[in-house]
Amino acid sequence: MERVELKELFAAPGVYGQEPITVCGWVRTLRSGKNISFIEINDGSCFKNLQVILEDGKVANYDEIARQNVGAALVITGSLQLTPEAKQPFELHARQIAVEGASAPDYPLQKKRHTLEYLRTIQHLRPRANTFGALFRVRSLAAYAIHQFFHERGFLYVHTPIITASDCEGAGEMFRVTTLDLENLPKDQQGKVDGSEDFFGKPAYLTVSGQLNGECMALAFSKIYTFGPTFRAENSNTPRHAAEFWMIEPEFAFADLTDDMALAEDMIRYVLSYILKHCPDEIQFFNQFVDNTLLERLERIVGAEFARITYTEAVAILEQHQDRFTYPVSWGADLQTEHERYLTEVVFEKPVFVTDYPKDIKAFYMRLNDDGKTVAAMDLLVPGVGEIIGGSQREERLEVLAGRMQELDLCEEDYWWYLDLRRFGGARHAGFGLGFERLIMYITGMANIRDVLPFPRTTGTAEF
RNA sequence: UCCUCGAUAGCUCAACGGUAGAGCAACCGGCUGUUAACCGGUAGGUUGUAGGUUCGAAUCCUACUCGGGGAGCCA
Repeated sequence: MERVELKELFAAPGVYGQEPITVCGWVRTLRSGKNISFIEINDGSCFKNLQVILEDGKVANYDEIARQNVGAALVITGSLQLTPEAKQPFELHARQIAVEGASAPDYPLQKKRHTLEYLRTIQHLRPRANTFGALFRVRSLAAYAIHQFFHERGFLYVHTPIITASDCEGAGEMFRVTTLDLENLPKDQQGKVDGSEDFFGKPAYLTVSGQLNGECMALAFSKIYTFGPTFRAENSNTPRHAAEFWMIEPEFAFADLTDDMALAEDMIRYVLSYILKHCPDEIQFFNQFVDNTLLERLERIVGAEFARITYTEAVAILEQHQDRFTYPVSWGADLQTEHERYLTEVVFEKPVFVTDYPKDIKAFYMRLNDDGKTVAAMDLLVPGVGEIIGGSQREERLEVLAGRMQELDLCEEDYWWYLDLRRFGGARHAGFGLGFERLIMYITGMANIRDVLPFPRTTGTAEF
């Protein structure tokens, strides 16, 4: 079918003249009268609706169309007419309308504002709501912008495995993957479940990070990134955690923590600029209905340096404001959410990298600093969302890495290939993990991760 | 998992120990170059579930379920 999408129409309404065109879409609202009716349709290609004019006598099935319910799918042929005086820049005068799929009076999306909580109960239909239309267009373009950013800089896009047999990645609870008969599990001599009978000959899990595999690839291609689904079986019940989410993990060789932060900052700024440029209607909408400081904030960030502060400096600042916190601040303890928020929302009022954390509160693979007490780690905190990136320079010195693993009681045999990387041409390298949903929350102002995933998986919920 | 708040018509809410209401949506009718259209009318409820207190419970108490917010864990 020769069809014009609304996006094309709004991009250049003047080019169609009086020639009949065909548009498709779903009814957003319908104002019907005896002789004339107004239908607004949306086809998902852009934020704006198209107003269709329907006059009795000019279309054969006037009564049938005027009776349609919100949500119906229509195919409309007519001619475009510019209406510079009116609320909408142009409208379509229908000559022919076919009902592709009728809706019903109990269509759950009414033409009024719904709460986000209610919309979560109709995830199969909420993509047709303004908010979610805007959101998933932004999400799609942000993903595209990320790929473009890395490709422009020569990073190789790598697909790391989703199933992993390493149960010691240490980033949280993992989902078990098995083909064993759960009603009749094979047991070993101690009476424990015999993993050697399982599909991979050992216990397997869904990945919590592609980093270790990413490091292997970075030490061959110099610059790589991954962008894929990630799974955490944590019983987290917050607006910022999902059991299944998407993560971007660049990893690059001959790079240190400073390079790592520069890359992260460039990337965030690139994506923000891209969205501001390509989704003005969407951002305008979020600014108006979700968070009216959004636009100003995004524009300011595109033009301003992110702040950088060491953990030790951060603790010193926070200690001066102890009275504002429920939890005490002290060197050696991890920063609480309230401390992080204070830093990024009150002290700096913009994104801030906190670096060089005490080694005891960070992962074993992070590079030990010369002070012997801290590691070359960085977290990027942003106002409203909190931690959006966690990264580090990796420990490339075999003896230091092995020493750290011993301290933490990690079994070297489980990491034999990871340690091999340090034996055969190991190089300085660094990387980070960006939570894609958290980035989308930051860009759109949406406050709950359940509203930036099309079909969110969280503790106790996987309905759609 | 812990703390806290909540659950009343399809949706958003009111009624706060004494006959469950409104706006929007729906349905019927009218009207209109309308634009969250408008005007008139109709219908719509075992007040989340199960117990308890009371002459009487949407309202007070207990448990459970679901949802919001906060904390922990993190991206």
